[in-house]
Amino acid sequence: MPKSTVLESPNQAVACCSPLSREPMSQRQAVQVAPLLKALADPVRLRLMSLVASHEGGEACVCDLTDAFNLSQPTISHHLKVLHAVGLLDRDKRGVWVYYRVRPDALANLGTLIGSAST
Amino acid sequence: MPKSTVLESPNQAVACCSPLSREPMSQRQAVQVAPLLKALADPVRLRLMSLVASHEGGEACVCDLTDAFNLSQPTISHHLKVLHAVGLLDRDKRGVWVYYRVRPDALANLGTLIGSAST
DNA sequence: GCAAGATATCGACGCCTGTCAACATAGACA
DNA sequence: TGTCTATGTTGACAGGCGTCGATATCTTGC
Repeated sequence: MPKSTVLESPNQAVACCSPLSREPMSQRQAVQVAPLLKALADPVRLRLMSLVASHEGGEACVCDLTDAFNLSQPTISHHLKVLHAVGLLDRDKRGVWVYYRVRPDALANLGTLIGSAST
Repeated sequence: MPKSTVLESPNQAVACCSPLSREPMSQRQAVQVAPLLKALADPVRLRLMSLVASHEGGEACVCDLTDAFNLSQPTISHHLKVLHAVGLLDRDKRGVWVYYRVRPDALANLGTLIGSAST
C-alpha cells in the first residue's frame, strides 16, 4: 500500500492557486504550474488536445490522431504520454485501442489561473 | 526575401482563435499560440509575470524583480526579453530604469483560449 | 569630458526535448 | 499455438533553452 506522500499530478496543483495577477506567485506554486504549461507549449500537443477535446464523444483513439500529423507513431505516443503525465489527458484502454479524453477541469483551471477570464 | 509579412507578435494571434475545445486547431494556429505558452512555461517567467501584474501601479522596474530571485541580472533580463518578445509584457524606459507592465488582454486572451472547456 | 549605476547583449556551458528507427508488448482471432 | 494489428518503450541524435561571467550600452551627475 502506498504511503500518503500524495504525489499529485500537476493538474491537481493548479486549482489551489489564485490567478496570476492577483498576488505574487510563490516559487513553489510556479514550479508546480510550469510543467502544465510546458506540456501545452508545443504545437503538436496543442493540436492533440484540441483534436481530442473536439472529437465526437470527447474522446479519440491514437489511430485517429496519428493521421492528423506527418509524424511517426512513436512521436505521437510520446506527446500523448507527456499530456497524460501532467494530468491533462485521461487514458482508457478498450481492447486493442487506447482512447484519450481531456481531463475535466484541467483546461478550465489553467485558463482561470492565467486569464481569470470569468470576470 | 518576403515582403511585408506583417510580423505580428504572437500575442495578437491568440485573439482570433476559438477556444481549444471548440474545434480542431489548425497547425497554423498551433504554431502561433505555442510560443506564447512556451514563454509562460517557466517558473521564473511565471513569477515574473505575477510579480509585475500584482505590483503597485501594475508595473515594476527590473531592480525590483531581480531581488526576488537568486539569479543573475543577465538571466532576469533574458527572461524579461522573452516575455516582451511574445507580447506578454510592455517595456517602458524612464530615465535609467526600465519598467515592465503586463500587456492588457494578453493573459485574458490566453486564458479564454485555454479555458472555457467542454461545458 | 569622466565616473557610476541600471539594464542589455554576447559567448559558452550543460541540460532538456522533439524526433526517428528499431524493438517490445498486448489484445484479437484463427 | 501463431500471426496480425495497435500502441508503448528504448536508444540515439540534433537543436533548443536556462544560466552564468564578461562585456557593452545608456543615463545621470559631477
